[in-house]
Amino acid sequence: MTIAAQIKDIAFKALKNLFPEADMQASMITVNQTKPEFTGDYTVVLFPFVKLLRQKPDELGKQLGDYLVANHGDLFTSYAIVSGFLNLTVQDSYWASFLTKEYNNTAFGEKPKNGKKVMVEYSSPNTNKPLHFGHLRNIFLGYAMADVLKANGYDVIKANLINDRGIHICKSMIAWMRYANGATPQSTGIKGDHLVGDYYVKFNDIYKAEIKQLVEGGMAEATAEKEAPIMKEAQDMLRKWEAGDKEVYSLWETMNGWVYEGFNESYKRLGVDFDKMYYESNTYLLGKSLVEEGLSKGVLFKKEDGSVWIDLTADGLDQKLLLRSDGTSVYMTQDLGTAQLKYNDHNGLHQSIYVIADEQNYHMQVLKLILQKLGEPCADGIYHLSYGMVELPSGRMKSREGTVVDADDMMDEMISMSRQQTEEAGKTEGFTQEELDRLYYTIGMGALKFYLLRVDPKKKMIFDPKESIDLHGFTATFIQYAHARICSILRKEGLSLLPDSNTFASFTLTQGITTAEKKLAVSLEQYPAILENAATEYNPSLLCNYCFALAQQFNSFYDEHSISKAENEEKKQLRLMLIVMTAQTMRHAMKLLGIALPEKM
RNA sequence: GGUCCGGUAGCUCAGUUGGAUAGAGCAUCAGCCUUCUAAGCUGAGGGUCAUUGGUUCGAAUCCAAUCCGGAUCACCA
Repeated sequence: MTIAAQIKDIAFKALKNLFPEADMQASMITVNQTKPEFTGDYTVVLFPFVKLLRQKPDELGKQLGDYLVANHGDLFTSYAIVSGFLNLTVQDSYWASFLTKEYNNTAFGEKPKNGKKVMVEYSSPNTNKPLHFGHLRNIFLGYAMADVLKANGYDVIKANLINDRGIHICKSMIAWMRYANGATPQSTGIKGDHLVGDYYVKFNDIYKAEIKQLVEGGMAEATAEKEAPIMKEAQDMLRKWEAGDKEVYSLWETMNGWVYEGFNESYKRLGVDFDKMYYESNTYLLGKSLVEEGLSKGVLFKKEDGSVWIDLTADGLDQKLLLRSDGTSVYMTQDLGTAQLKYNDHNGLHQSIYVIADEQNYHMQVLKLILQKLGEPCADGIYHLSYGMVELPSGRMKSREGTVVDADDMMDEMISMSRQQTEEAGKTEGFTQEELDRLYYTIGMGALKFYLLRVDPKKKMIFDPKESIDLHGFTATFIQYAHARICSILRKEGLSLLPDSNTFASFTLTQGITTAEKKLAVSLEQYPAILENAATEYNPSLLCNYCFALAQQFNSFYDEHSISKAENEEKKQLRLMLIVMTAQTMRHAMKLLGIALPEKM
C-alpha cells in the first residue's frame, strides 16, 4: 500500500477514535502531497469534517495532528496547520526503510498474476497501402497497453485483425494488372507494402480522370462515379474473388504476400509483435448465425424487403442494418461474429480491448450494445480504447491522395536526426560503429514512440512534418540521458545495473535526508500507484509523465549532490540506492512503453 | 438536427474521485561546465482555465445554457 493510502487509512481511524459518534466515511478524506512552499510531505484536508464535527478547521487539525504524532510516531515527526490543511511530515526513516526494502526489486510496481485473460487488438491494417504516422499511434498504444496490463497481472493476448479483402484491395490489384508490367518488389527494389500502395494511389488517379471524362461527356457526377470503367472492373474483381476465381485469388495471395513482407519488416523495426493473427478473409462471413439467433429471440427484426435490423432508438441510437435485403452481411455483422470468435478461441476473455480511432466510437458502442442485447457472454468485456486521429496542419491524412506521413520514412528520419544531433554534440567517442548505429536507433525510435504516447490517447493530435520531433525537454531522450548518467556513475563505482547490481550491507539512517533526496524517494514510492492507474484508465501517457518528472527530479538531485564524493559513507550508500532504484524504475516503465534506455549516450 | 469528444501560457500539452498562489516542455531573456555525461541545471517574463450563470467553506474540475472545433448517425469498410 502506498504511503498516501496508508495515511488516508490512519487518518480515518484516528477521526473515528476521536469522534466515535460521528457518521464519517473513508471517502471524505483527501490526502495530497503537500505543496512545496509549505513544510510537510502529505496533507489531510480538514474542511469536509468541519460541519459534521462542529469544529473549527484549525482546532480539528490540532486534535488530529496531536493524535497522529502521538500514536504513529514511527510514521510522522510533526505536523503543521495552515488554514484548514493539516500538513504531516513523514519520518525520514520511513523513506530509508522503503529504499532499503525495494531498491533492488526488479519487479517493483508489478502485480501478481490474476488469472484473467485480456485480448488487445491493435494495428489491424488494410493490405492495400503502407503504414502511416496515424497507424503508429495505434501500434504504440496497443503495444504499450498490452505490456501495462501484463505488469498489472493480466494474461495478455496481442491480436492483429488484418483487413485483407474487399474493394480497396481489388483497386490496387486492378491498377497493378493494368499498369505494372509485372513489377514485383524483387524486380523494383520497392518494399512490398509500398509497391502495392503505389498502385492504390494509381487507381484513384485513373478513377478520377475517368470520372472527369464522363462528366465532360454529359454524365451526372454521381452516376459517373458508379460507371467509371476502372471502378466496374474492381467490383467485378471483388465478385470473382468471392466466387473463388483461381486467377484472381492467386494474384490476391501474391500481392498480399508482398504487403505482409513489408509489414513484418516495419513491425520488427517498430519493436512490436502479435500472438494471434486474424484475417478478414476468414472472418467476413461470420456473424450470420448470430443474426439468425437474434431473429428467433426477437431482438432483431426483418423488414419487408428482407433486410434485417436492430432498433436501438430506445437507447438513444438509431436503427442499424445487420443483413442486406439480398442476405449478404455488412461490416457490423462480421464484427459481431469476430467478437464471438475471439471469445471462443480463448475459452472466454475477461476483456477484449479494441485499439481503434475515435471515428469508430459510434460503431463500437453499437457493437457492444447489440451483443449485450443478444445475451452474448463476450459483450461485457468489450472495451474500445479510442484514440484521436493524428492530423497534419492541413487536415486529415488521406492515403488515397497521397497526403500521408509514411511510417517507414518517419523512422528513417528520426534515426538520421538522432545521428546528426549526436555527431553535432560530439558524443560519438568511445563507441564502435555498430554501437553507434544501435544508439541512433534507440534514441530515434524512443523519441518517436514517446512523442506519440505522451499525449492522452483520446485527444487528437496535430503533427507538423516541417517541425522535427524534439530531442530536448519532455522527450524520451531526456529520460534516456538521465539513465545514461546514472549508469555512468555506477560504472565508475564498480557497480552494475539491476538485476546484477551489488546489494548493499544493511542500512541504518542516522542523519537527516535532504529535500532533493526525499523528493526522489517520494516519487519512486508512487510508481506502483501510477502503473496501476495506467491500466485502469487505459492510459500509457501517465507513465510518460511520471518518467519525465522522475528524470527531472534526478537531474536536479544530480546537480545538487555528488554521489561518488558524498559527504560520508552513509550518504553515499543512500544515494546509490536512490539512483539504482531510479534507473530501475525508469527502465521498467519505459520498457512497458516499448522504449529502451541506453547505458551510454 | 441527434449523439459523442475536445477548447488551459505565443506553440505542444499536464492537471477533472472538487482543495492552498493553475504546472511542465518548446520558444524568448538572464545566469551555471579545471569537480559523477551541459541531450543537463538555476532563474525571469508569459493565464479572463472558451463565455455566462448555478451548486459549495472552496470550481480548470460538478450542473445548466451558449459559442467554437472535430467525429459520427450508409443496404461503405
